[in-house]
Amino acid sequence: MAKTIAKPERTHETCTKALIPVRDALDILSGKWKLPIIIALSFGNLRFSQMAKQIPGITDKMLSKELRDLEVNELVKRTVYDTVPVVVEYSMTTYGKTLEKLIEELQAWGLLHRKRILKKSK
Amino acid sequence: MAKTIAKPERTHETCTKALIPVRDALDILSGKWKLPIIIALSFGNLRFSQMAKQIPGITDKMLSKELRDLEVNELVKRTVYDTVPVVVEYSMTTYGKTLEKLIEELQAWGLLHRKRILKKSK
DNA sequence: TATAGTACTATACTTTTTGATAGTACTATA
DNA sequence: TATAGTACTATCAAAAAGTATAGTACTATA
Repeated sequence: MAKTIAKPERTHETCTKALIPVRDALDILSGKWKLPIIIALSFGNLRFSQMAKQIPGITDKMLSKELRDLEVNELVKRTVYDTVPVVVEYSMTTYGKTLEKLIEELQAWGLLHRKRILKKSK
Repeated sequence: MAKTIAKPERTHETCTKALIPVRDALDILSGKWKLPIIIALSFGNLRFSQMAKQIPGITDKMLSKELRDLEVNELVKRTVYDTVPVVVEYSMTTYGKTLEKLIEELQAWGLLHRKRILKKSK
C-alpha cells in the first residue's frame, strides 16, 4: 500500500500558512552577508579573522552577528580551541550543506531570469 | 554524443560570480509583501483594490510599488481597461508561474528546517 | 454641485538593517 | 612595561525598508 500524505485544500488560508516555511528559508539566506559567508565556508573551515579577510567589506560586527545566526540554525558549527590566544574555528555542518542544493536551484532560476531580462534591456 | 557544459573551476572568484543570479532570485522574493501578492494572484486575476483587501495590512503604497517590481520582472502582467472609472487588472504571467516550483522547493527545505529547529527548543 | 468609485502618488515618519569606529579580555613575547 | 595577536562587543550614525495619512485625476450619478 502506497503511503499518501493528505494534502490540505488549496485556500488562501492554507496557502498563507504554507508561506511560513518559505519565509523561514528565505530568511536564512537573506541579508547582505549570509551567502558570502556560506560560500567562504564551503571551501573549508575558517577562523574569524581569516573569514573577515576573505569577505571584502564585511565588518566584525556583521560577521559576528551573521555567524551567530547561522550557528543558531545549526548550519554552521563553532569550535573553540583552548590555545593562547584563543582560536575559534567555524565550519559548515552536514546539515548546512543541504543548503547547497537549494542555492543551486535559486541560481538556476536566477540565471534564466538574467538572460530573459537583460536581453530586453539591450 | 552527450552534450556537456564546461564548468568553470570552483574558486572564490567563480563562486562569487555565481552568487549574482542567486541574489537576483532572492531579491525577487524578498521583502514583506512579494510572497503574499504572488499567492493572491495565483488564485486568479485581481484588480488593485481587490488585492488590497485580500492582503491584510498592506498599504496602497507598498502594493503599488511591489506590483511595479513584479511587472518590471515580467512576473506579473498589468492590463488597463478603458472604462470609467478605469479598472486595472493584474495577473501572473506564464513566466511568473515558473516561480511556483522554486517557492515549493524553498517551502520543502523550510519545512524540514522548522521540524529540526523547533524540536530542539521544546 | 456634491459624492462616490477607481487606481494610484506624495509626504513625512518609524523601524530595521547595516556601517564606522573604538574598545575589551586575555597572555605571550620583546 | 609595551606591544601584538585573537575574537569579539559597544556605541553611535547612516541607509534602507516599511507605515500612516492625505491627496490627485477622472467622470458618472444623485
